[in-house]
Amino acid sequence: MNPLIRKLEQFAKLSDEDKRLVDDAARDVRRLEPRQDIIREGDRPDEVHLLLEGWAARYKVLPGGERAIMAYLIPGDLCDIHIALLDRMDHSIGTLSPAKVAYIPRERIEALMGRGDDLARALTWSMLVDEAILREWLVTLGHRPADKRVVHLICEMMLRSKAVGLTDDDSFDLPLTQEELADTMGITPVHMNRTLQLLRQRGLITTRGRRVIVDDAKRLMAFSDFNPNYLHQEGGRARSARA
Amino acid sequence: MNPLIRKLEQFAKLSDEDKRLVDDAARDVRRLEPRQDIIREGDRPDEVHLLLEGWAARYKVLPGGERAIMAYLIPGDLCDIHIALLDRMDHSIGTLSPAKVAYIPRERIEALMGRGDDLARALTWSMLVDEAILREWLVTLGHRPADKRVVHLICEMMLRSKAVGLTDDDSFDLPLTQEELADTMGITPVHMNRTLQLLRQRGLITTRGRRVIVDDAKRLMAFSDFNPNYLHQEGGRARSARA
DNA sequence: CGCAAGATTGAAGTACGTCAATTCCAGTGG
DNA sequence: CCACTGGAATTGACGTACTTCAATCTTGCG
Repeated sequence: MNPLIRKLEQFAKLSDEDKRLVDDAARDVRRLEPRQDIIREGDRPDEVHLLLEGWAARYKVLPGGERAIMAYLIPGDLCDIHIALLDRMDHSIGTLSPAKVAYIPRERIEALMGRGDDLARALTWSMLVDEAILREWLVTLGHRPADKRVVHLICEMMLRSKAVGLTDDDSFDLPLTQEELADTMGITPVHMNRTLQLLRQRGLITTRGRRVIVDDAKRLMAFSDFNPNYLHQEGGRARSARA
Repeated sequence: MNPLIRKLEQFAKLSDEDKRLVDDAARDVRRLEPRQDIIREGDRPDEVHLLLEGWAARYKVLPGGERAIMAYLIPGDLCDIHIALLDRMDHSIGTLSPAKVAYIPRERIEALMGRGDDLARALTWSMLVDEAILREWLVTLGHRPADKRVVHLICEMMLRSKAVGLTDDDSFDLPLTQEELADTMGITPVHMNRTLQLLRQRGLITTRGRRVIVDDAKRLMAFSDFNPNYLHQEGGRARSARA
């Protein structure tokens, strides 16, 4: 099933018509290699990108050459609805793993958003959640030490993955290198490495290849002060009103 | 003039009708003291708040008791359009200086946003800019040293203040204590103090009370790698299409 | 004038950075 | 089946930006 639909249904019940509209919009699907840009800073494309499979990242490259990763995108995430309104991209988005991306014509998205119905509200809701995630990352970078940063991220990606059906009972994919994690957390790869080692020693995280095994989610959340409220997975006013 | 209208006109030309709608929505104006909460984490209010005068900040209080400031709000900024859709606030907003705030009924904002016209697009544009600012702050916290963090913030607040007519030729108000700055930049007040002293010594910044004097903006921008593109002050597609 | 908030200072500690090597490992070709 | 390769992970020694704590000084303001 289209992971965007699955994600939006957390927020509001969608009609069959709504689902058909989303599916129709996402017909033009392309496969991308790992480390390929989906869209670049300065671009002004005529389509919006929806990630269907694989992971991607928002990033900026700083004058010194280092890369700052500002968000992870997983299946169901719209990469750049922004561009339907803004002049040009102020950052780039690139794949981290092999990926499948739907190219949706800009007018198509504008039409969906302009309908003023549950579907439009659900799309706006997903934009607001993205913003809330940014705020939480800001808290993390400003106020949490390296070990809690990593664990906090693991908690978040676990819940987000679960919401689109990408978790196993006790594990999920985290297809990131230590360097990518470091670029996200604002620390060096070397320190990232030592941090991970410590976390493994303390028995907080276990990995099998690029998969993270989570046998005590509560412990991880407690350790990193993780409060899931910012993900707004309970749904918003639309859902509550209906309930 | 209503600073929100002034801000939105950067993005799109508004009709007299549009302006009247905004002015009408912002009739219920209240005065607030400094350090007073406008809205608190967990709240689910029935109005949206528009800052008309003074400064405010988005913040979260962490379990350890420290405060993380995630955004500054100045006249023309909508505090929480989010709440029109989301279930409850995942953070708080409080004034930093004496302030004037318009309380706008939620339905009013929903009606404005649901019209699908230039005004609605302008409001969405302002939300997207807020998000872009968050991304840039994330870059700052993750990848810039303390001195550049402060200067980068000064550059941003200077441009944002200018956009709503709050700058003098060479100065603007920055009504923040060193502690508030520290809570924003993710450093301790002590280190904030030492950082400011160094910047003053190097002649990069000059202050008169809570006012920052800027006589060489170019130098500040160069020093902090400030690239104004993320503020999207050139306007978006609407404006470009019109030109 | 006097108070409280804010700004400033000093000394000592720590989390994280830097540089440069070395080891591990999945994938490839022979 | 193994040797080869390049990216990723890991290690060690050493440097530094920022923290911590606790005191003192300034300043706006009633």
